[in-house]
Amino acid sequence: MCFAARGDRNFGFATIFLWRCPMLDSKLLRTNPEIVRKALQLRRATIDLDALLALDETRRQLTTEVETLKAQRNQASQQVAQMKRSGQDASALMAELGALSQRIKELDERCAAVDAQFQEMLLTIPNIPHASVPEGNSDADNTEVRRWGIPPQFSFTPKEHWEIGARLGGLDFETAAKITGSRFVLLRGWAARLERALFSFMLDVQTQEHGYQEVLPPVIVNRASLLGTGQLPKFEEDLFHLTGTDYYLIPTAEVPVTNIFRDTTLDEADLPMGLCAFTPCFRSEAGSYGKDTKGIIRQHQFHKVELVRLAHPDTSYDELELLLTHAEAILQRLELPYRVVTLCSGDLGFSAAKTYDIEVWLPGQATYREISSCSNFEDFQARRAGIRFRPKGAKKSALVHTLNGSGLAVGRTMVAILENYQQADGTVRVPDALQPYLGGATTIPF
RNA sequence: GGAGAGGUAGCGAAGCCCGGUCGUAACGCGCUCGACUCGAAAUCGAGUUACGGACUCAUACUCCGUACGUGGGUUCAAAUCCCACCCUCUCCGCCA
Repeated sequence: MCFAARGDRNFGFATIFLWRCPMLDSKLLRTNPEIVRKALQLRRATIDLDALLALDETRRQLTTEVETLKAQRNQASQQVAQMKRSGQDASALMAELGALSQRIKELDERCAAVDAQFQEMLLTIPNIPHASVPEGNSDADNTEVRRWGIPPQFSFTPKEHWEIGARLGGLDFETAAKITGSRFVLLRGWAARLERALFSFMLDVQTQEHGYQEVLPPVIVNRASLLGTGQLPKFEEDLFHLTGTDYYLIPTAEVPVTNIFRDTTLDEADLPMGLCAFTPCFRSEAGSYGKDTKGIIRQHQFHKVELVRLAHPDTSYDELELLLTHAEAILQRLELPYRVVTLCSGDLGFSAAKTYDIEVWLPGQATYREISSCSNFEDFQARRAGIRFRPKGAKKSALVHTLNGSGLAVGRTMVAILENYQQADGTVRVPDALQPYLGGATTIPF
């Protein structure tokens, strides 16, 4: 078993620790609480670790106590069986065991209550950031990795995508508001077709050139799936929940696709594995009032082509770099300028150990905006979801590492095309790579 | 929606009627190691669940506990008996 490959990268605090104990579980919490405390501090998260540790202490005490009694009962029950078989009278022993069973029952209930409380709290502890993750408070502290492409120059003041969309008649927010409400859009004509062209193009590149297997999963998932990938229990308010059911609309295809492998033991030869899925995504955007209220940057429903990779723990950071290039390839083909940033510790998502965001250049806003997020979750999701593989020659199975990234967010890609390819006369040029998907059209509208 | 069958280890499957020697889960397949072989196949032998706890430098050994779809109940004792729910399959009905 070799985790040394990770150590080669960076002998930081977390790496050395992870090399020894590559898991965030109750054992890690108990044996190295300082590691967890440090990780929480890096993430600027406030969790009462001492309360959790105390709970664990109580839990283990009760467990030991009740298990001792159970061992007694099991032994005595065997005796009863033996006595009965040999025709002896076991009624005295049985009466005695009645009292023991009653005590076990009471103690068991207390133990289960404490354990449930402990598990519940443990599920709210985020993953430990990788050693290469820069420390920081917010997205302002994210570090730029590289830039690709040159932002286009315009002989006029470039417009924002919603202005372009309004003039060309493809983005109809008023009607969507009537049908549903705010933060929804009705795509008409060229916009609907452009959306379709974009996700077809993305799926073709990912499946035909990068070796991903295409899947089309349910977009409604149950609670267990959301616990597995880490959206629950902490982020209930970000999700659309179907009243009276155990069902939720997916916020990302990461949830159904990763959960394909929930409670599964894979062959080592299957790793690494890549799946991609085109799905709608649904986000309640609670708490985002006032942000991106114009246009289609931030919607309750949007389309995304998602890439999911399952990797061997030894190579998952190589897989992350690979995944990143798969997402970048789409922007390069569409000739859209972008930059890659590493999320700092304070901006990192709950389940991720390390995340690269790809930000595309938007001339209308004169800024880079997120269009893809590529993360290595290490074994965090795998532990929650029970995704394992059997290493060659090893007795025990091990947890896989899971990764995922957008390849790409379709709506935001349309935004980027409208803004980067806009022309003085108000029309928009079609990127060369997309023309075959639009019947050869070179200009929007078509 | 109606009727029936089923859910047991990586997979298939026995056990359930009649509770205890069946979770060290029959049997088969797969996988791992070994023997045989120039090598392979075939054959033979051994091994092969997960989680939690105790002990530990140890994710090594050993011991203990828990888990036979899920949750309850009966019992000294539940894969086995009772209740509720979930899921899968077959047939019927309805429907895109």
